[in-house]
Formats: sequence, structure tokens, C-alpha cells
Amino acid sequence: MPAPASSLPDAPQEILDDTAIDAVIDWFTVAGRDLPWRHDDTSSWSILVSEIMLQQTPVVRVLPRWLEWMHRWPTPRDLDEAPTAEVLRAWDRLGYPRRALRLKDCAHAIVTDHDGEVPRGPEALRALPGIGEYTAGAVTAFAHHGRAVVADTNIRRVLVRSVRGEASPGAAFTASERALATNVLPEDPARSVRWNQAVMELGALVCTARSPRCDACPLSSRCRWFTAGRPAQQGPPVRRQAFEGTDRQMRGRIMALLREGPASVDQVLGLADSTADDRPQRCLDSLVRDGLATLEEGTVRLP
DNA sequence: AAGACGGGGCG
DNA sequence: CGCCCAGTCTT
Repeated sequence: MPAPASSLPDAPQEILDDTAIDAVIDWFTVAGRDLPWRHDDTSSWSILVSEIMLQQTPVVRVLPRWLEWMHRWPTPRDLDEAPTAEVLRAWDRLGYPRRALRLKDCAHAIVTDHDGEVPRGPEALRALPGIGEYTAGAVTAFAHHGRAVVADTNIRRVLVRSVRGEASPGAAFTASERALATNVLPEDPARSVRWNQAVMELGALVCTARSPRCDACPLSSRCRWFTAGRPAQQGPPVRRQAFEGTDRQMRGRIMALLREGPASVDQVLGLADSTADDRPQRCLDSLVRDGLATLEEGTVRLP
């Protein structure tokens, strides 16, 4: 008869107890980066914008785009009223430009349904375009200072390593991972916010995917992965999607062309790698379908 | 549950 | 040149 999970010596709360939480928060106080969306005077909306931009995009690449963006469109109303083509140009090469469209739709929904204020609560946030489980939690924690599970790739990696002793989280955010994050989340809201910020930063700067700097980690002495000798991943590695030669790459090329200005269909089709490359036609169609391009009388342009 | 969806920079 | 990044939406 196995002991109940809560009494196991490696229960999440015992690995990441109050002392460990303090250690991570103290580390963050000293080593955390000074990022503009962490400043006290940052609006809820600008924090939401940063979270959308940071989806699958590193901080260093987001920083300049976010600064320009917030200067240009400081409120949801400003973005709602902006021309879509200008929004897509300002998105520049952040990637996944559908995010920019969704962000503009999100601004419209906030203006229309919430009187221009970022709504509170996971349900209301999740109902907004482009906001999923992670971003709803991040906005709740970082913009509204509320208690919420925030589970980005950095936090998931720290938890899985320190508590489970595994090298990296799986592709999906599973129910058991959600339970783990919930179990270690401090009860006090202010402390939970600080913990979320701190552990995310720890994953970004120290407990990194490629070359973790365990010598600089406040959790190393109790980290199950470190104390076990940093074992390699057990199961099959998470499958990465290719990029070279894909439709995604071609869509990116077409969007880059359109950011320069209107283009002829022939120009777009000329982006093919070979005469047998049928991607340009297919991708042009998909971009129009997504609302990222318009096609009229043989001219392609941003919407 | 699996696949689509960008792009760049580091080791 | 492979790997990874503050995920979301669709099927």
C-alpha cells in the first residue's frame, strides 16, 4: 500500500516549500531583469500587449517593437482605431502575424464589451481573441496582481525539473502539471505574483532549456533533477516543427514583401524557390483567408 | 490529441 | 545547422 502522495518526501510543497519560494524571490530581487512592462506605472493593457508579443517570441526581440507600439497606441481604443495595415507593419518581424490581428480584435472587444478596460477574471480574459490559458493567468497575475497559475515554458521547466526530476516538460500542459503548479502557488496573492515573476525569470535566465546554470540556481540543493545528476530526457523528445521549405516560411516572405508596399500577384508568385514550387499561390490564398492580405485586380496589399 | 502558425540568434 | 522561444486556435 503506497503512502498517499501528499506524504511522500518529494511532494511538491516539500521540495518547493516557503524557504525555497523565498530563495527564488530573493534571487529575482537581485538578478531579475529591468523590463519596462514590469514597471509599477505600466498599464494593464500594455502588459497584455507584452504578453501577446511574447508568445513564442524572445524578450530581446519583443522589447523594441513593444516600446514603439505602446508609444503609438497606448490604449485599447487607440489600437482599435488604427488601420490594420499600419498595425501589421508595426508588428514587423515578430512572427505569427495573426497575433497582431487578434490583438487588434482584442482591443475592439475591450472597447466594445468592457468600456475600454482590460477585464478581470480568467473567464472574461479567456473570452478575448488571442488570450488562452497562459495569457489569462499572466494578465491576472502581472496586470491585476491576482493569484493565478502562470504556466509558460520557463515555469513548467523549473517545476518539472525541481519537483519531478525530469529534464524537460512534455509538449502538452497536462492536468498533473497544472496540479503541480497549483500546489506550489503561494496562498497570499502578493506573494503568488512575486513567485510567478521570479520563477519565470529563473527559467529564462538560469534554468534554461539548453545549458542550465545550476551553479547559480537558488534551488539546486533541493532540485530533484540536479541532485540526480541532471539525467537526460527519458521519453521521446518533443517533436519540433520544421521551418525551411514550409508554408510558414513562404507566408513570412510574402508578408515581408507586403510590408514594403503593394505587390503584384506576379511578384508574389516570383517568391517561389523553383518552377515546381506551388507554395506562393497556396500561401497567398491562405493569407487572404486569414485577413492578412487583400487581393484586388492583380494587386496584393496589406488589409 | 495533433498540426498550423515566423523568425532570429545562440551554442 | 539544430534547437529553442512569456502559446493559441483549429480540426
